[in-house]
Amino acid sequence: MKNIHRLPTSTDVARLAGVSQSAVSRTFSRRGSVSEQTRAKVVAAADQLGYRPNALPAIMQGQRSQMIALVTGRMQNPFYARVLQALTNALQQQGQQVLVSCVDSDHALDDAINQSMRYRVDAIVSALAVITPATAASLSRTGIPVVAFNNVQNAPGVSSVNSDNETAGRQAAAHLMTRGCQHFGFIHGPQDSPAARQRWQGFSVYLAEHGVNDIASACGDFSYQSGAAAALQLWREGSGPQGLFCANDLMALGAMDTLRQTLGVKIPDDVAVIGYDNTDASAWDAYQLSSFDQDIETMAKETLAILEHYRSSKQSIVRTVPALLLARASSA
Amino acid sequence: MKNIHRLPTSTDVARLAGVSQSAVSRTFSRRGSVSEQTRAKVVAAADQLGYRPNALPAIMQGQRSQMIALVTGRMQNPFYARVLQALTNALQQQGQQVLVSCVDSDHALDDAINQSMRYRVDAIVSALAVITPATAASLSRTGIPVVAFNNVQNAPGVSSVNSDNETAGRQAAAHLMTRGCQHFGFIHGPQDSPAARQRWQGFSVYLAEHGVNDIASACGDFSYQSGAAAALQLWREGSGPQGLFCANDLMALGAMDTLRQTLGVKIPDDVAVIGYDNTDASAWDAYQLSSFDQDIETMAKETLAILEHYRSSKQSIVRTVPALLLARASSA
DNA sequence: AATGTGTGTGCATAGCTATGCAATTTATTG
DNA sequence: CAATAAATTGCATAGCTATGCACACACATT
Repeated sequence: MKNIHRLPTSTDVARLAGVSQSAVSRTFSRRGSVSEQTRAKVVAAADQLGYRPNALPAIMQGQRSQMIALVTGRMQNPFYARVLQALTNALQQQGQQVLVSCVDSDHALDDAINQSMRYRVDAIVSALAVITPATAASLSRTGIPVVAFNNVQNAPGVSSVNSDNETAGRQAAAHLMTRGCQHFGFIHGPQDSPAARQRWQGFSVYLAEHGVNDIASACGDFSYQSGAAAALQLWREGSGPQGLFCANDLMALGAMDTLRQTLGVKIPDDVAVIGYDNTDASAWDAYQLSSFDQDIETMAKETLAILEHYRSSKQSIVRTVPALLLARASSA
Repeated sequence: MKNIHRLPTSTDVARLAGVSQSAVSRTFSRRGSVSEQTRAKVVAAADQLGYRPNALPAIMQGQRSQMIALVTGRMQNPFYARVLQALTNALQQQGQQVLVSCVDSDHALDDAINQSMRYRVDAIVSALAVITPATAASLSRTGIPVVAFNNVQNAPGVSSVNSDNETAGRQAAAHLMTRGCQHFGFIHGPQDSPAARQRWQGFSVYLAEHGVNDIASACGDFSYQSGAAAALQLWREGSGPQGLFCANDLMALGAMDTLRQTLGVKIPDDVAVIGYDNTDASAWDAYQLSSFDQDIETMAKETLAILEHYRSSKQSIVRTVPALLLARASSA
């Protein structure tokens, strides 16, 4: 009774209702049987006291906590925001809670994971680039499922869900070729993004297969500004490519703005542009950016399925979801 | 020993290290004293077993859980994304965890709060419009602090942090008047957003004080599409206003696109536009939208300060943070 | 020597709920 | 009505860590 402001407990409710604590427990957990009469008394007492069931003791007894740790990047990137939205929705529909960490560096990631583990989360979903091999190893020993969202992971015991980046890259190339482009450009994502590399892989290999070996490219970091800078660099010397594929939408939008406003390049007349992610802004009138839509809702559902499956099989799974090219005016 | 896959406990570590469980606890909680020697043995044993401290028992004993429930809206709105980012950052710096719920309806909000309470969160932060009076009452009885972020709440026991919407509205009006505008327009936010109403309040009152009583207005719901639709409506009859203030950026961007692309209206020559939130996209070359920057980082810090203060005083607090007008090309 | 001061250590327990088990009541059936 | 089945109820306990308490030991101070 140290804590004067403690919440009412099931025992408090039981006392007030004149029943046993077990009855209260069974009333709220809906397991076992309670007579209508008892249930009514319990509910009345609980209402009166403002009783809130306490999930913690059950977790301590080894039940699932129904909490998932979600580690993600900076929310400036609308892609992460959508991922968070989709996963949170899907999880909450199942009555699961989401413990979120927004993280910059690898170090912070390890830290975030360790913190989350203290609360005995059921699983960890990472929408970030890297899980240290050391972290992966230490995690897999705990038997906690880990899913890398939108990032290929070959760490043992780590599952992953990805859009089919490579195929999309090939499609982008094909689409641009069909439009008659002869010279091509690509704006890379950050070094440590396997997803961006796969997009490049598909794009460049397809072009090579069709006789194009010289692709102008510049590096970005997935931000609008970096896309703008990359465009400047690509067009600095000569007329620039006629077909430009960007590793994500935000960079594509930056590039488009710079091309039109600063360099006076016409889109799609002078250059066709394709992005990746189908950000909301891509559909805006000012851009009409062709883009690959990652079906994030499906990917979220796949993630849950993997978690469910892992519980019984203890086997990690890699799943790929196709991305759909939405051709808009920027490549018409 | 039912649960074969249970995580190692402090007792396991103690046994392996040949010390008492208390020693393990003291090693990791850094309270009480442990000799260098003992600590070393404990750490070694913990490493070997992959021990992770368990936060739950301490919470059950009445310690703070260090978890905050954050209830927020759909992440399509970049404003919510930024709020989540800022709050998560600020909290994590203090070693606090964030339990997130994304929510649509009021009903879902009550539900999300109840779910979070089961985990004994220390506080609830809502970035959403409405907390039912009933919910507020029931919460205030628990003694759990509730902070409404970016929403005025007069529910008893509910604190709030807001940007100074009304002053900003007045500034917007003044800014547009200075530019020589004679006719004014406003795009409203959704009905249930007190913040949007305050912006309108400041805007319209200032104009009235200066002899302008006829303001063209249309209603939106904070989305890009609704902004576009509102612009169409405003310009349907006649030439439209010369100064347009929008309750948020997303609607302003939609309006700008429709004005330029569909209606052939020049910005800022024919109409000056101002938004609210200073979304990333507002700074993009294609828009250069003048906007009020809500200092979300400061608001996040204020939120934490309120929580801290509430713990001792049990008094709810209302705090207002000024918003800064960033004048860009859209109103130059 | 005696007293005080500090540091390290272990024991035992509180905190709250779910659940197996046994006891009791109620319903069903022949 | 008897007998069996089913439903309801309460008791007691596990689950894991932090912490008050007591004890042991090492010094330092008088």
